[in-house]
Amino acid sequence: MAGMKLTNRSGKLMRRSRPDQQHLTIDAVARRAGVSAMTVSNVTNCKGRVSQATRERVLLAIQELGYVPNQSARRLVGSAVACVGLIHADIESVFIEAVLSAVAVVAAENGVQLQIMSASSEGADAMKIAGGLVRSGAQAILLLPPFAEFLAQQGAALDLGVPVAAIATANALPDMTTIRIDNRSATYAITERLIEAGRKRIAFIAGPRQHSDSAARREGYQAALLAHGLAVSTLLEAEGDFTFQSGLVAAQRLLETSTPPDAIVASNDDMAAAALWIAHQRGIQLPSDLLVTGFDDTLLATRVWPPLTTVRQPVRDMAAAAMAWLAQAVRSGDRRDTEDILLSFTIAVRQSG
Amino acid sequence: MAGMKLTNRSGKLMRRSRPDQQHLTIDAVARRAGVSAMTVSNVTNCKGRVSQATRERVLLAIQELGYVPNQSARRLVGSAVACVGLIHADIESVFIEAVLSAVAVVAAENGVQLQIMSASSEGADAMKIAGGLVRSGAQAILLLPPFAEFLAQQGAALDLGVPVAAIATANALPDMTTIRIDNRSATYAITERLIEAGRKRIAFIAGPRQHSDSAARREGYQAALLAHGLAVSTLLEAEGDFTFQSGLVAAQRLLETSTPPDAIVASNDDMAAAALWIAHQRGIQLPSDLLVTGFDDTLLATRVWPPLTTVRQPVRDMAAAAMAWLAQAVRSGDRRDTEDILLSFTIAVRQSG
DNA sequence: CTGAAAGCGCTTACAG
DNA sequence: CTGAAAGCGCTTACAG
Repeated sequence: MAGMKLTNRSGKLMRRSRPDQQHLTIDAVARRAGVSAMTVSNVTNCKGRVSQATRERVLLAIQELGYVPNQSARRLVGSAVACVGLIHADIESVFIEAVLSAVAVVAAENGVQLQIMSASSEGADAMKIAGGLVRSGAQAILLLPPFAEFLAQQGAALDLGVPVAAIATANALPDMTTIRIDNRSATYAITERLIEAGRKRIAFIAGPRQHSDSAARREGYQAALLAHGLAVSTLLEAEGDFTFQSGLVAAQRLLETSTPPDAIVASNDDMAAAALWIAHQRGIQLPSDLLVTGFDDTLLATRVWPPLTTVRQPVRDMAAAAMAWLAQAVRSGDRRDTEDILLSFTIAVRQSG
Repeated sequence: MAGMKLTNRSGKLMRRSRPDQQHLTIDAVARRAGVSAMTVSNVTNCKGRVSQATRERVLLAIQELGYVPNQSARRLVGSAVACVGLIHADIESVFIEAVLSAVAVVAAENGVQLQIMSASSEGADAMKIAGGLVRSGAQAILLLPPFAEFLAQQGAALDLGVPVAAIATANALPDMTTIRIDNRSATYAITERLIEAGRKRIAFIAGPRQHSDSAARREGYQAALLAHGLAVSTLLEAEGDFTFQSGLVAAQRLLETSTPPDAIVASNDDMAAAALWIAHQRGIQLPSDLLVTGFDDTLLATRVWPPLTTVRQPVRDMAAAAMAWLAQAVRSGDRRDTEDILLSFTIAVRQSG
C-alpha cells in the first residue's frame, strides 16, 4: 500500500510533503516510455498523430505506473473545465435534493467542481448571483427551475459571458441550452389516466403562476379534461409554490368544499404528498374516494401511502446531458451554439392514481 | 457586463481565448496596489507580516478589481485541497440523498472537488474503491455508513495514506475522524417518549446486524424498555437493511401477529415510512392504534402521514465538520491526529409518535 | 510522427 | 515588512 513507502522519501525539500501518488507526473511516464511529455499528453488526450507503437508503449507505461493526470494542472492551462456554478431555489424540496445529488455525482464523474448557490425563487437576485458565480471562477452556469426563465426574461444569459444550461424548463429558452421533458404531454397523459379510471371531478394543484413549467403542466391538465368532454373550472384549481407546505394549503382548499374532487393532479410530488396528507387527516378513503398524482418521481413517490402515480423525470440523464453540453461549450469557447434537448418521460403507475 | 468586452481583445495569441475574468490575476492586483504578487498572496492568505497600510491598499485593489484567486493554481502548488473522495452505499435512500446534497454544498463552499463512489453495503470492495479513489487523486476520504466500520475492522484506514473522516458512525473508530451523534441515547429518548405515551408493546425495526449504528440504536431501545419495566422480546424485533423495501417486510412481520405492537421504533425514516405504509394498508388507525418513530429527520419525515416523530441528525453540520477536519488534515499532512466529534441530536416531535 | 520551450496563476523558501 | 525567482504538472503553438 501507498502508506508503506511514506518513510523519509528524499524529495524536493522546498515543497511540502505529499502522498507519493502526487509525484507520479507526466514526466515519469515519458521517461519510462522513452518519449517526451508532450507525446504522453497526446496519447492521454487522443490528440495529434502518434504512431501505433509509441501509443502502445505509452499506454503500457501509464498502466504500469498507474498514472492519472493532475486535474489542477489541466485546468490551469485551460484544458479541463474547472468549475460549474449552479443556482437552485432556496426552498425545501425533495426534487431539488434529488437534482443536487444527481448533479453532484455527474460533476464528480466529469472531474468538475461545483459551486452551489441558492436564491429566492422570486428570482429578483438571480442575475446578481449568477454574475457573482462567474466572477468567482465559474466557467459555466447550470440553472435549476425557475431561474432559467428569469434570466431569459431579462435577456441576460448572454451577458454572463459563459455558457448557460438549464434543467427541467418548460420550453426552449434563448441563449441557453435547455434539457427538459414535454411537461404538457406528461400532465396530459397522467390526467387522462384519471379520466379513464372514471373520475369526473379532477382537480389541479398548480405551481407558481409565473413559472412556465407550471403553465405547461396546467395546459396539459386542462387539455385532457376538454378532450374528454369534462369542464374546466377555477373551482377545481388551486395554486401552490411547489413546496409541501403550499400543497397543504391548496389541498385543504380543494377538499373542504361541499362537492370535493374525486381526483387531484398535483404539479409535483411534494404537493401530491401534501394532498395525501390532508386526505388522511380528513379521513378520506384512499385511493377509492380520491386519486392523487404527482410529478417528478422522487423517492417520496414510493414512500407515501398510497404510493404515487407520477411523471418520471430522468433527473440523472438530464444532469449528465447538461454537464456534457456545458463541458463542450467551455472547451470550444462557443456559448452561443445552444441546444434544446428533449428527453422522454414515463408515467410511473402506482396505487394512488 | 463581462460579455461586452469580448470583441477582439489583444492577448496572448498562443492561448485559447477565455472569459476576461480569468485574466484577472494576482499580478494585476499587485500592480494596482503597487506591491509584489507575493504580498498580495500574503494578504489573501493572512500569512506573513504585512503592514496595516499595505494590507489595506491590497484589499482595496482586490475589491476594486473583484479579484478571486484561481483555485487550480492554488491546488497545483499544493496549498488548496483539490479533491475529496466520498463513498456511500449503493442503496436508494432518502438519508443518503440528503447527505450527498449536504456534502455537495459544503464541498462547494470550501472549493473542494468531490469524487463520489457508491459501493455495495456488504462492504467487500470498500477498501478497493477507497484505494482507487486515492490513486485517482483524492487527497482525503469521506465515508458514509457503513463503510467506516468496514475499513476500521480491516485496520485499513491508515494504509490509504490520506486522512479519513466518517459521518454518522456509532462509535469512535481507529485512525479516522468520526462525526456522529449518540445513537444509543437518541433511540433511548425516543423510545421513552412512546413509553410515557402509555404504549406497552413497543416493537423495533433494526438496521443490519453487522452495522454498529444498528447495534447502538437497538441497545438504546432495549435499555429504555428495561428501565421502565417492559420486557424485551425477540418477537418484537425485526431486522431490515435501512431500505424502504426491507422496512415493508419487517413491518409486515411485526404487524401480522395475533398480538400486534402498539408502537414501532424504526431505525431510520425510510423504514418508519414503510411501517406507516403497511399500517395504512392493513387499515390500522394512525396514530391512535399504532405509534411509529423514525431516525434522521429527512424530508420524508414531514411528508408522510402522520408526520414522523424522529431523531434529528444535524447532517449539514456533520458534513461541515468532516470537511473542515479533512481540509486541515490535508494541509497539515497529519492524518493521524484524529478526533471523535460528537454533535447533539434533537427529537423532532410530530404526530406519529 | 515527435520534441523543446513557454506559459497557465499561484505559493514557497529564502534573502534583503 | 517586502520582493525575485523557482516551481507545481500539464498543454499549446511551433519547429523539425
